[in-house]
Amino acid sequence: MFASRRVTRPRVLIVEQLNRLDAFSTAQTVYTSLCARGKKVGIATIYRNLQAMAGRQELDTLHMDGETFYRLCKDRHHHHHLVCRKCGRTVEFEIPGFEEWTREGARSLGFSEVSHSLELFGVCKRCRLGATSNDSDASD
Amino acid sequence: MFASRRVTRPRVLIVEQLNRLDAFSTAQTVYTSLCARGKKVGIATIYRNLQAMAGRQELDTLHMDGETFYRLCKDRHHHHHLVCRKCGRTVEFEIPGFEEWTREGARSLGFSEVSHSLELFGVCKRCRLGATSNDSDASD
DNA sequence: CTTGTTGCAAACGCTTTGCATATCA
DNA sequence: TGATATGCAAAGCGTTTGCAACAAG
Repeated sequence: MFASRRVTRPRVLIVEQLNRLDAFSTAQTVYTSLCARGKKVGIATIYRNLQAMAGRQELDTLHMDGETFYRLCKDRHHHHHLVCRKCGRTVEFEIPGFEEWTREGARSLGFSEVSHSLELFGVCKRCRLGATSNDSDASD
Repeated sequence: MFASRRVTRPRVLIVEQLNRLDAFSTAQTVYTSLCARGKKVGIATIYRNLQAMAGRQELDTLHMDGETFYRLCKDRHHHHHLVCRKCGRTVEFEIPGFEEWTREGARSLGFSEVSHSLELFGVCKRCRLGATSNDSDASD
């Protein structure tokens, strides 16, 4: 699925919307915000594309409450996220040596093929000071 | 919901089954394994009770692929899990000072009310050497 | 033209809920 | 007995899929 990467209208819109949102967003959010701008794209198409892009490492993903959040990748190398619980705004960070540290510790406990998931959640300054929801977006 | 904590047959069975499984398990797994032992308990009851127990910190929870996994708490204080991807067997561990470290780092980035989620996944020795799925269980 | 994509609607899998019935204390 | 918990089946929610129509190259 999605082997050829054609440039279609829906794809352009999805990427553009991800850019506007600039925060971890669900497929539904992308869909809704596109609708709000009068751009019609089938929700299935959005799910399919977000999934495919994530598979190609073009998007970062995050799981919360059984929902998948996507965001355009900023950083190429392995990193973690500090995500605002209110608006989804995100800061990326890395912990040098963390990967090796976990692998090592796990191995000493008899585990192999180790992977890890680390996410930090909090409330960003802007949200703490007033704003309640996602901002971004503006012109067309 | 569940304010009184009555000792009912379903509850006894659920806790007993969690003990037998001794690995992170989903509501469905608990249900299925109870069925396998000929113990009939409604799936809704299982969901309700696991949820309530987790709310009372009697169970640890873990989220993966949009499913919630539960396991009897072994350790009272804050800790993380190293979970076997194949059988769900788990090792608990803690990282001294990790909590403070994350809070501090996040604060320096303008975030407050920081929480974190860290899980390690791997394949345990037993699974690597042959066994493919959950074992446990035996007599009645 | 040909093949990859889309959009719709129906299907899915996990979880939750409404409500009449059964049960603990 | 009376409040609480259970079980069933239906609903909910996010996500996926089948398939005919469509559009990019």
